[in-house]
Amino acid sequence: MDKRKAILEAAVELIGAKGYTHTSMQQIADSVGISKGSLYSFFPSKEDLIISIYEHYQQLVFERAFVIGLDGDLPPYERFAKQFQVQFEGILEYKSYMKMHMRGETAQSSEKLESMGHRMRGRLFSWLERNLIDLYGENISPYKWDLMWMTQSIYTSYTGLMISSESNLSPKELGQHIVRQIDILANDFLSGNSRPLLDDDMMRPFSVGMDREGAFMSFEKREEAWKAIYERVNTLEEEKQYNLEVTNRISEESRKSNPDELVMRGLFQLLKENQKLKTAAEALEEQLL
Amino acid sequence: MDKRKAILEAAVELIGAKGYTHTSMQQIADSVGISKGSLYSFFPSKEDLIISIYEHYQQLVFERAFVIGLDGDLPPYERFAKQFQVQFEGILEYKSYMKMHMRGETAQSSEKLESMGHRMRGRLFSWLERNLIDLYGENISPYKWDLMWMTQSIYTSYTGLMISSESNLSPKELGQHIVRQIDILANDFLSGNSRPLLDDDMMRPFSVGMDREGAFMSFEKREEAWKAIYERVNTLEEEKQYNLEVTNRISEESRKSNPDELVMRGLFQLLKENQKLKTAAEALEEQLL
DNA sequence: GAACTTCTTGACTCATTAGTCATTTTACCT
DNA sequence: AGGTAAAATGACTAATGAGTCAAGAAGTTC
Repeated sequence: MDKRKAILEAAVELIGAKGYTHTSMQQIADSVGISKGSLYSFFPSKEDLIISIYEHYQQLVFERAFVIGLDGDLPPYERFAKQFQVQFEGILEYKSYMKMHMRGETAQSSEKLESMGHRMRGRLFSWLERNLIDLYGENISPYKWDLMWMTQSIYTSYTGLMISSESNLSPKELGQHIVRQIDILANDFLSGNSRPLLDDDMMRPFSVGMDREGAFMSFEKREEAWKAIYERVNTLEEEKQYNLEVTNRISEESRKSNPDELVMRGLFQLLKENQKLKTAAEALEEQLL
Repeated sequence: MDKRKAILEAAVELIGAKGYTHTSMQQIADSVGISKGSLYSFFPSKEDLIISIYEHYQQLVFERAFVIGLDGDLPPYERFAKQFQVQFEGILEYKSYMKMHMRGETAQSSEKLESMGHRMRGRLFSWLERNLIDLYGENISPYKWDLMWMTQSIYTSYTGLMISSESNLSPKELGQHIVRQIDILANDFLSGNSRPLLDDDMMRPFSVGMDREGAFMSFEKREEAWKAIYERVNTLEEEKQYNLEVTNRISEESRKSNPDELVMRGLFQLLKENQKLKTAAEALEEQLL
């Protein structure tokens, strides 16, 4: 019984529905079925609770897309669409969290949350940038901010649509739709018909480079580990396909809201049979388990 | 000495900067330089205050674009762009209000505010729809929701960019940019390359007014009457400012859920004093009462 | 300038809620 | 069963802030 997780889930549910200020610690405690004092033994303050919520859910939603991004087998266009798809699947799975996130109302300007938000936006943009360059090469550069900005706004608003209504928008179709629209806009820019409006200087607040480390260290280590294993797998001569499948299966399992630990261990065992993958596999296993 | 207006402005400033829940009535009173008791003689509650803010600023920002929309002299494409431009100009002028609006955090689910928000969204969409049909004719219909949705999201996110940064985005360029992007996407739909994702059924929550019997028709007549009065007022040589203020006050009152009929009649009487406004004022009065 | 009206004030009430801590309950060990 | 450590409880404190109202200030009229 992971009470901490139960609290996070109850809190997300309530805050997503009623907002941060209109959800009291008492209500959260009641909803989990524990006392307020007990709640405070897990989280020293309400602000800490909301920060923990973000820390808990952020990668759950975003890590998925990143992993797909590392899969070198898919052609760029399909990979990009697949990443959106996986993102939308995550959003559907964690609807309440996304609702809470999109409300955006939190404790009055917490340093920590603000820098976290900044980092997330930066991550989103650098992910988009990487995909744009994969798709169109370096000459998309002068138009990248306009494209990224429009993409981000379309993506965000479809996210809102998904979580608010009972619309049966399919993540797959939606992913393809968005990439298709980006493609049209990008080609128009590349053909020289449209002038860009945004530039590096204007978008400085959104380009987050190597600023402070901190809360996301572990997330980044995990990214590194994923990158390493995919790189190793791709250099294999024999059994490449097989090991890629195993790795993808691990990725899939790890994306579930409740990954089966035994399944994971077993899959890692399969990877570790191959001497060339052993180290990388162990490193990733340590990060995930 | 319009104290009411001063309160609205101070409140918008504070709420835009710190959010609704983190702005106390005391702070608002202090900022205007009056006492809390005095504040409560203008607005019976905090919720009433925020509702009045919306009532006051809504048309100040949006009315402009509607008036341009009724101008038949400009070709559709330019007219559409011009409408965006005017909208963005309004946004720049009322930055604090837009900040407040985009925060979106208000009293916990006020009936009144919710229906107001719904009406505004509906208005935005029907305005977009009219422009799309003017531009592309009826055969844009199957794709209208996708186009409107993307347009709205791009529009909103550029609005956010405008009010948050010191970016010197020019309203004119921005208007042209947005219409240009819509055009590209629309042409792609029309050429049959992309499939639409959204349909009437899905978007029912956003289509307002059209289904309720003649509501839309009378709405248009009313728009005509508004357009006429504003045009007349703007051609005045003397007392233009005064009559503009009266007209704005009528507009404000008419948007309340329970407009005070006597106040309205009195205001119209003021307008009718001016011979040049008499006919237009009477026409509008008939529409509203 | 007195009598009267209207406007303005800020100290007060009352409800809410974050956070604390002495006390009780449960879990575990021998 | 008895003893001890750990966990859970909820009554309590303190702060905040919406909304009230009696008393005082300012304005108006004759």
